[in-house]
Amino acid sequence: MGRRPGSSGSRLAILEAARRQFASGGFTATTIRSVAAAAEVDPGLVVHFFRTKDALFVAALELPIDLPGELLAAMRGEPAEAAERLISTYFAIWENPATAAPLTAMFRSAATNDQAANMLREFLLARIGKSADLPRPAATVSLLFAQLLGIAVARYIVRIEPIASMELDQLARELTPLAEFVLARGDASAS
Amino acid sequence: MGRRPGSSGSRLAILEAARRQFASGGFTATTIRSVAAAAEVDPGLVVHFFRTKDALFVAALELPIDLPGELLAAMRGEPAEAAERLISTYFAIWENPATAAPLTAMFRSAATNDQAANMLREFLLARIGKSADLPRPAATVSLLFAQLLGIAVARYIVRIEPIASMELDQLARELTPLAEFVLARGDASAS
DNA sequence: TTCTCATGTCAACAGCCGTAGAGTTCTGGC
DNA sequence: GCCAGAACTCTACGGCTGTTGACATGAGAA
Repeated sequence: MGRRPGSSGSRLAILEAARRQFASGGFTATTIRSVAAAAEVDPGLVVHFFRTKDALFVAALELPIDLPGELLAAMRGEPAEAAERLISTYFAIWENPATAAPLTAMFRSAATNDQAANMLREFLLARIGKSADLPRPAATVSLLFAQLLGIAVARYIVRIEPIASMELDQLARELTPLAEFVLARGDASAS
Repeated sequence: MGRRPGSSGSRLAILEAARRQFASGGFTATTIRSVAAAAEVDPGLVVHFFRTKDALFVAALELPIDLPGELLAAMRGEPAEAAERLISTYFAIWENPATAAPLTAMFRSAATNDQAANMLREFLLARIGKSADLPRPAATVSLLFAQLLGIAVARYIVRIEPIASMELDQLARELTPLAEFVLARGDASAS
């Protein structure tokens, strides 16, 4: 029993294991015990560091990136450019496991856990809600976000074919004109 | 103990309670005991009727409608008409609680439970996979499905604003041209 | 009427779960 | 060197889970 010699990095190991498991199984399917096992650590230590499972969840969701911020930034400018920038930014985030994991974690949990759904809602609301500095009409933004969300869910979460196995290039080629269409339409109706 | 007089309809009550709970909480959050309680029935009776929780889940997901079939049918014909038909068909299904419940059940569970995700995948594959009689190119179909999925998730599952509270008319008005665009684009690249 | 079977109840099982708390060992500051 | 506290392990609690099996009762066919 007792402490092991050297700096262990157990806290970090726990966090990473938790992130992975919340991402792949959602909130309820992830167990303090299973996280501890994956981190090769005693379950009590998880409690020691994070007090409760909810707190562990919140800690695991500390996103390494600001997704809505990046997307909003990418949305600026002339429709054709903005569309291409938006799509490539979006997929860059989802194709990188490090940035994608917390996103799938958040989404999977939001789909089943009310607390997580509220977090996601408030999170997005805080970003999109202050409509003063939105680069596009609110309807355009939310429509685009929903489109992108659908693609991500289909490709990365539920893995529906053929979207799941489609080459990234091809998918981007299909989506960019679509995004451009929505952007241009929003601009037209706003003016 | 023992049987109550009269025809009880317990089996149906259990099924309805299960459908409701799988829809609102997903697979893991739904309990045989909680279903039994909602149906005002002994937990053992649930097992008696459905053997296992998995079987109950499958039974609860017997969809009252053929969603992919209806969508594919709506997709036929000239782009402008097809788009409008597609959007209105889709929302008619989602706005009706009776038809929406199994869908959210399936989706919520597919987001967290691998078995459910496989079911959903095979289900869609069986419908879309036989590409012989697809009304549109496969890429178009799957792209449209993903778009629609994203809208439904945003509006009915995670309830992201402003899509969640938007008037149905307005949302349809935003989406129809978009769907038309995708349809027309698919036709153009196919010819 | 009698017999069978579907319907229904109850108690118990083994196994998880989140969390608490006491106890042990090591580290870092003095 | 000492000592407070951080890191860590272990055991245990109450409560929940899916599933089992023995049992009771009423409906419907023979």
